[in-house]
Amino acid sequence: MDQTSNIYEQERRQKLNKLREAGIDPFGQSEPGVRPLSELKALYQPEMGHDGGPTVKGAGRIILKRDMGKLSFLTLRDDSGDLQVALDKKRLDERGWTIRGLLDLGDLIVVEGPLGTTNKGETTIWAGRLEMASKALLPPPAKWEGLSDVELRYRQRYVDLWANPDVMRLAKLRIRIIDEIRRYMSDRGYLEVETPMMQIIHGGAAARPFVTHHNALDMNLYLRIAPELFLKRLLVGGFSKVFEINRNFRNEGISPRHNPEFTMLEAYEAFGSWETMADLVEGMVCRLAETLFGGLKIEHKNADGAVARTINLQRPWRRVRMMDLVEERTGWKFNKEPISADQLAALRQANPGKEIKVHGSPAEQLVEIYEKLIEPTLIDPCFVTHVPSVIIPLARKNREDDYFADVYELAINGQEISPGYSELNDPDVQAANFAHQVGDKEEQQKTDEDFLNALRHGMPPAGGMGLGIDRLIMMLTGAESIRDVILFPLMRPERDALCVKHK
RNA sequence: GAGCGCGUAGCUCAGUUGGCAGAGCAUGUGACUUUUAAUCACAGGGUCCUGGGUUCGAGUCCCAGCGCGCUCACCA
Repeated sequence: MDQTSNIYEQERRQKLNKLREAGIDPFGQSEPGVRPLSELKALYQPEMGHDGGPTVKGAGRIILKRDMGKLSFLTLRDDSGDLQVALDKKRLDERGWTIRGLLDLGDLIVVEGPLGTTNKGETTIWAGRLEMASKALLPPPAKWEGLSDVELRYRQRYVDLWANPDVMRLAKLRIRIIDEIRRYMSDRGYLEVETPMMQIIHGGAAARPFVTHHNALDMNLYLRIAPELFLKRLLVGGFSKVFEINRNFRNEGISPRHNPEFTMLEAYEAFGSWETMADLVEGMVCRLAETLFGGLKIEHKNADGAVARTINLQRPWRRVRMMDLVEERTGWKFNKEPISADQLAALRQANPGKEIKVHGSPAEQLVEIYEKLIEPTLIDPCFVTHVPSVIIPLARKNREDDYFADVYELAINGQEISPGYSELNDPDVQAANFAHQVGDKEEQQKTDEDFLNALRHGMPPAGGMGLGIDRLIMMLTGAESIRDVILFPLMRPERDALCVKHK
């Protein structure tokens, strides 16, 4: 494809050549002493007057340009914010004035000069020096409408990030959330560990894996679907509190709530239980809300700015048995028997458009009805407990009724955000569970003999939990799509995009 | 994987009954030393997603494909 086929790039390339003819490198040099624009803006005090502030050096992308003959105002943007720069022929050196004539929206520049203000009171750098940092050869999006095509925004996040300040804000918020989670876990004595993402046997969840291949060993490897079995090996090894925050990969459909690679926190605590982990996650999410979002009421706004949804994180969070919740919402009293035809017909009539599949066991029916009909309606946090144990081969059974597992499934914002378990540590029961799993062949966990071997050396009873970081961020920020909280969500390549290389 | 919707200038979008391809921003030229989406004048800019078909004539109608979004399915 001819990259210079459009006139916008041709014009910019002409300016590039003119810069070079004038002895100016359009792609700049390092500039010691550049400070964030928002920091510079905050330096200004009224007593500095028109141009009496300190001489400062700032750098950024030209977002707006207002030329008036011998005076130009630029709006410069970096990842801290925007700041106005004035290019005044009387103040700028000759080299700078040459550059001024060849500037385009989107260029990256460095300016140095006294901080001051304008007649209209806008804090401004009165540039005495102007340098090119990088010439933009492609034009930026429209200054007012910005980049709004979602496909372009995801494909060209490098433009989206500076064209739409909210995208940068959200990206940084994600970083702070994960940072705060690490601090919270660390404060509680958890150690962050790293376990294999390329695994010989994919385990720890029921999901289809991605397959890759190691050439030298001539063997297939799986991208992990969960770190669970390795974290438990660390419990066997003697670690008492461990966690990992990193990517899992699941070869499944893509939706506003699913990206093939997603970030998960998993944590294990020796001698803990599902209740230990419920307390842990409850405390964690509340701390995030209080430190980063100003309180326990999370409001999601729609496009007009009206409050579309309020999530109340006030403690204690509800804890309810799955069967009780199903009965409360549907009237079906679960007694380990299949749902009656009448009740099923009533449910289907009340929920048109949902495919309620009940060909499985009563336990699977209960889970199906919970996941299809109830989970999407759980906005405030709710720990759903007493999940049928046949569904959960890695969890310990409930002592009073071994039909159920000692687990929670935490739903917030209509999504499952975190499961937590009292982990199974009996190697023989674990081996039997691996053998009797539900799910199709691809989803089934192969028996990980080495994991069973680890259990035979003795794993302490433990609480374990997983937390979907992307969904948590969606809940906290009100993002409607998981792609809005992931910088580079998976996209199919555009036609020809893959054929360009190595021709 | 299925259904529905979308794809037009660099960006954001109009495009009527099938009859010369449009606007705003951006770009070029000119004017302008206090602008804030600066303003004013003039000009240039198109693979209408791709490929077929119907038609004297297709951005528009039909078929197939590609990409994106939403819903459903998949997803302990």
